[in-house]
Amino acid sequence: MENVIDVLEERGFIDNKTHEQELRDCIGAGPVTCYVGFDPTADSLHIGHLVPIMSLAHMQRCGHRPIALVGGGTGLVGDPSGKTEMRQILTPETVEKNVVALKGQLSHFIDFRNDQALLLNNADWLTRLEYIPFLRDVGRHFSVNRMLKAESYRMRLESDEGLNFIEFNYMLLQAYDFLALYDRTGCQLQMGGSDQWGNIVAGIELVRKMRQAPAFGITFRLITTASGAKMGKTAAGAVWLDAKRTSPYDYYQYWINTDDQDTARFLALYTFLPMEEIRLVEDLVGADLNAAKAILAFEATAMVHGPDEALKAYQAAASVFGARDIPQNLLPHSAIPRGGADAGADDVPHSEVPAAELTDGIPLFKMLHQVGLTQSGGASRRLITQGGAYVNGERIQSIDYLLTETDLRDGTILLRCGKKKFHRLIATPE
RNA sequence: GGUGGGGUUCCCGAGUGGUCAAAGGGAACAGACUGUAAAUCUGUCGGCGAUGCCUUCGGAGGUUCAAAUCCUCCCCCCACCA
Repeated sequence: MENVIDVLEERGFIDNKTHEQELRDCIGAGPVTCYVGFDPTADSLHIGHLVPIMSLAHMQRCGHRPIALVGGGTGLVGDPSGKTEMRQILTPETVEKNVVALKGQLSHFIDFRNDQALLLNNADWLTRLEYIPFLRDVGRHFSVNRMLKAESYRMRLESDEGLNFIEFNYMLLQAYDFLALYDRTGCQLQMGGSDQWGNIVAGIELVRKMRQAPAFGITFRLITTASGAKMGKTAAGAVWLDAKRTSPYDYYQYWINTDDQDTARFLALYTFLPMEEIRLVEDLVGADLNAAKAILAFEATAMVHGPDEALKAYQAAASVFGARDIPQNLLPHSAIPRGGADAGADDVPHSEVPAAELTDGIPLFKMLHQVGLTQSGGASRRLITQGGAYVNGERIQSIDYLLTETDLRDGTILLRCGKKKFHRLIATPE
């Protein structure tokens, strides 16, 4: 069995690790239990969570036992690491609701059946802690001098916002999590984002001090796009894994818009396609990368929303942007359809409009706003004036343009805003 | 608790009585160029069926013909002191 450290290293996950040789030996010697924590700050995970999720999945594929730890307890406190401002403190009700939602999403990536992987909530132990015993047993192992030097607190200590005590405590709670998981499951490895280094090291040291047992940590690189932006941020906000927040179509579109320079790197990080195939993508340049981006988008969408939804998103893209030829020999392990995409279902974003409204005519600028292609009527007007509005592929530059039944093509009207945003209106009879 | 500084439109950040829907930058959007890429250049960037009207500068009141700007009270943040 391949050493999972090599896999993660090769695919570009790893930023830093503790006790390198000892860790490698430990993992090479047999199944290891490891964990990653997820904050229940929302009722859905987003693209920024994919690196830790994928790493747990790789762990499982290599025969280890991953634990996804949902922070129902730590979420009540709020991690200040790397944050420039204090986080909104969540109510227990919200946290509880979010925990349930995250569990569902994680199981798309990790197989929790038969305890091959565990999904735990640190509220189970953290909310029962008693202050004095905690201070005496755990608190005494922490040096404030050292904590103050931690990079994770530095930003806040230097900022105008400052750091309050509840947040300063966060490190102890996360360290205690590691200890609790070691005691309950024998967990020896914690992984997390590079901003988690301080918290992870604190946990390792706590386990080593209190249990005289080996414990390790791995941090992941902060993934940014070639233009330097954090992964998964768009104008509309985060790209979510929940189909209700980000539709499979939009999810697919996010990935297909990947920067050329990011394509191979993202294939390695966000798909399970074999590295020897991905390495060939690194040699592609220019428009040849587009097929690789389609595969990236297809694979990424299939993982979150299932192959059927991925196929629909792929076909919808083909219907409005034109079909793409996917070469047979490009990333052959991908299940993307090759050689002439059939038309298939058109799953472009759409909405219905009563035929009667078209009889009277609807101002284009109103409709653009109504279907969400623009943020306001004013934005619609600007768009039209600037030549960014299209009806059935025809640029419309008249503010007063009325949509009527003469615009119907096979019972639908295809609206387009700028180069990439489409919306299909479907006329419904009375 | 005291003293001082601060809270401005998505973000950073100017503005300290009218010329302010509010400089500048970033982000974002559109056009040109393209490959649903990047870079570049140009334009836009509170709402409104719109040469005007409405709402916005932590919150609530007040002064004034006129307030982001002045006054009062309140909330929150920071620094130093206790």
